[in-house]
Amino acid sequence: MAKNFSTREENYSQWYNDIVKHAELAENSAVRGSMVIKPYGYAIWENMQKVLDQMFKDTGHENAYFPLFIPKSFFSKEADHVEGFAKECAVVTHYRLRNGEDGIEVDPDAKLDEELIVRPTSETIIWDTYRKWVQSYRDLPILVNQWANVVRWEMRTRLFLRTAEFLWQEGHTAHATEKEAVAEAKQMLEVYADFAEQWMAVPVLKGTKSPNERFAGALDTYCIEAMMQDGKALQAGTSHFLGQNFAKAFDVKYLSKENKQEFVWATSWGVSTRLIGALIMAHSDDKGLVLPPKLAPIQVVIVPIYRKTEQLDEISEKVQGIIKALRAKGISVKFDSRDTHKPGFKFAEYEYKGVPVRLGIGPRDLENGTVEVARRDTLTKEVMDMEGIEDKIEALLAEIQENLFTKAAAFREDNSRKVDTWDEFLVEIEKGGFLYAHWDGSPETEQKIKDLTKATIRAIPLGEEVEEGKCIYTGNPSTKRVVFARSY
RNA sequence: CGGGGUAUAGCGUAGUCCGGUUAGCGCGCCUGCUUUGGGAGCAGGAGGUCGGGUGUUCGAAUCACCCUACCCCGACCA
Repeated sequence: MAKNFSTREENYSQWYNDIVKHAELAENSAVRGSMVIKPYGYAIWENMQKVLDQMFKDTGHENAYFPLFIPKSFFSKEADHVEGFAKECAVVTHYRLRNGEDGIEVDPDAKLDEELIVRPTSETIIWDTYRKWVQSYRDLPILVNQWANVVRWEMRTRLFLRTAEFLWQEGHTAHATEKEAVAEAKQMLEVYADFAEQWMAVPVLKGTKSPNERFAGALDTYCIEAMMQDGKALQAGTSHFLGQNFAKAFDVKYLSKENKQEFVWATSWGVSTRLIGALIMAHSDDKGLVLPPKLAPIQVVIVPIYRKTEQLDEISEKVQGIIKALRAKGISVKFDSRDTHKPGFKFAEYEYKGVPVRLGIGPRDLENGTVEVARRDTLTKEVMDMEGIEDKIEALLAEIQENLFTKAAAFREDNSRKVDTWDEFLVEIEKGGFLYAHWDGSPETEQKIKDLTKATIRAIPLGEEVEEGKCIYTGNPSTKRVVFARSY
């Protein structure tokens, strides 16, 4: 057991907090509910950004930037949207301070004519802009993404999972037809699912949201849901088909080939720094963070073991070849030659920071031409020949990536089950995990189930076969199982 | 925003109920020597407006009131 670490068994949320703290991912700031993302944590986000940004560009999107501030009046234009976000908006009312009797104070003479909302999401400002961009069918589609920070004044916050301010990307697209917009929303869901599974090594369930869980202003919300190690669901990404709601609210019309005025069809989609929370809770163990090699800021760390400085010099020289060979393969390597810490300390440190592979090189290895290779996911060690080590490391990183996904998938499998009666549901929901059950499709039933069990419909799975059944709660007829779980 | 809890050195804490020496300990930090294949040992040393404010008292980390932050549980949400 590492120092000052809680175990998942003892206290799951404390374990999560300990990992965030010890791995130096983030910490609480002086501002309530807002976190400082530390360099190591931010490096993970940068890796995520790099990959996602390329995926967006490969699917034809461009980046742009829209204002942080949104005029209050914009929000009231789409009824569902304003209702969904009104309760958690930060509002800018003044633009100047002055020196008062008790120090600095807001200058009452500097009141804004129209108050500004700090964006909780950017649909309104973007659709107000798109009106000017769209005249003809020739201007469509518009495929834009922005990387930004947003603010949602949350009551209860948790590092990465829910903070008042967070970083994300939001894609906003405009299309000539409904079909095209729906296809876009589905396409981006696939992009997110690929990213989660191929890069984060987190298996996700693809589905749509029930009306209760749908994005404010959307006709349909597609989602990917991941299962955390405590059996709770985490929404990892959403993609919305917005219909013509925003086009109508902001009067965005185009002239069709048939010379008719038509409203534009819209989508929006986003993932946030919450993904880092998902990463932590999907793979980490009681010794600390475990990172998938494809997103780890440091993929391989080399720890020298020596007594005299001459030995360190010798090791340093020997190691240069390995570093070069690994970097040539695009593998990120850190050689930790700090003389201020002992090897054992370093071993523990890189363990709780989740570095996938650690190489130990000491006098014994110099003599034998070997290197000790330790993998983070299984905590196993093996002595290998130094010759051609880069190929073995490359294969090992791929194997670790694969193993993390396989383990997470097996966990999800073990914690997913079909439930057919209400009594059974009440028992099973306490055990956590995903429950596949019939639902009569009514929001009232879902709400009732939520009130009674704290479980919500996480997703109506895509491509699930039609199956006759009875609603778990009301007994009304149903044709499809949906996924219930408690969630973050 | 409701209910409960916590706040003492960078971190973790004792002391608080029952007010009274110089606020104690562990980790970490600094210096030196010995060490270095899983969180080193010994010796010496630095570091505190006891979360903030107001009050009670001869005297407050300790009692009262107010404020702030954080944690847990609810409601709300990516």
